[in-house]
Amino acid sequence: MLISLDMTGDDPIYLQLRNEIVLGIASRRLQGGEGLPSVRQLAEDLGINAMTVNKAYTLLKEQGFIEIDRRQGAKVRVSTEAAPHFPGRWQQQLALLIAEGLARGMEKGELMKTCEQLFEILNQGEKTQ
Amino acid sequence: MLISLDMTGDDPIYLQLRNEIVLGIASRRLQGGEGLPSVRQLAEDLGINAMTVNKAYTLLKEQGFIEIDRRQGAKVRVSTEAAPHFPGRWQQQLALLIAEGLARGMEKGELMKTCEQLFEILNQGEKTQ
DNA sequence: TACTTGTATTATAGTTAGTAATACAACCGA
DNA sequence: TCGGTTGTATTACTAACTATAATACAAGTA
Repeated sequence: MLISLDMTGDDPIYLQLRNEIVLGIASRRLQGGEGLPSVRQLAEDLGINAMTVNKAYTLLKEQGFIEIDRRQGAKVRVSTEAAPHFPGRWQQQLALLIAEGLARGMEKGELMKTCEQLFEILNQGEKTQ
Repeated sequence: MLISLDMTGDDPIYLQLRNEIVLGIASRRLQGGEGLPSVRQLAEDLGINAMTVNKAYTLLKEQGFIEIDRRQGAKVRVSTEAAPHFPGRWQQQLALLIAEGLARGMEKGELMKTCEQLFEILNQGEKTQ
């Protein structure tokens, strides 16, 4: 999977990498059970430090998106066995985004349409830029 | 409007305050055109520094949620005159949250239902915790 | 045995975030 | 004009974060 990082942006590298992988899983460009590059390999490919990659992997592991086996390396967790109970944080963040839309005078239909479109784009495995 | 801050949490105070006000506007506990407390007044009420409040207000102003007049202080912007063009950042954040749901195996109906519920709760002006 | 895996440790440099104290210009009402 | 209000610019300081680097280690594989 192609991963692009913005080294000049505000978001830290490890977070960008984490997000890219989450987007990859959601769009099925990364299949469940699929192996991820080793931290050293990916670090070299991206031109960043291995510990930065490790930080992203650790985060993804803690959040239940991947599993890490010392033998086989990191691999994508199959979604069916993923943690069913979402962290309240997720819902809270979603509520805040919706509130921002509402506070700007967004209509319900408009918002739901946007959500649905974003879902479809991801679900069909297209690029999200 | 009652504002509760978590001084021990990870989120900075100014951001919590900013978010609380956005939620207040979305749920109409803060009406369009309604005046907000002065930075000093609110700072004293919350037991924080005035510049921290100012930082939240400045952020809200930059994002188009409030207007600030030196004479009258800060007041909620009426949503009809709010910036119609959303920042791409918003959509990007929403896409990431949806991706997290998808990556955890969330169904489309489940996600849409969650969005709709959050919208309704806000739109009816109830507390969001 | 040689090489791979993730990970822990330590160090370091740079940057940013967060809060605070203070002072100032603009404005308002009495 | 006089006090008191408003937002805000400036400055300062501490703490935390970010990224990198150099090692080192335990565990597993071929």
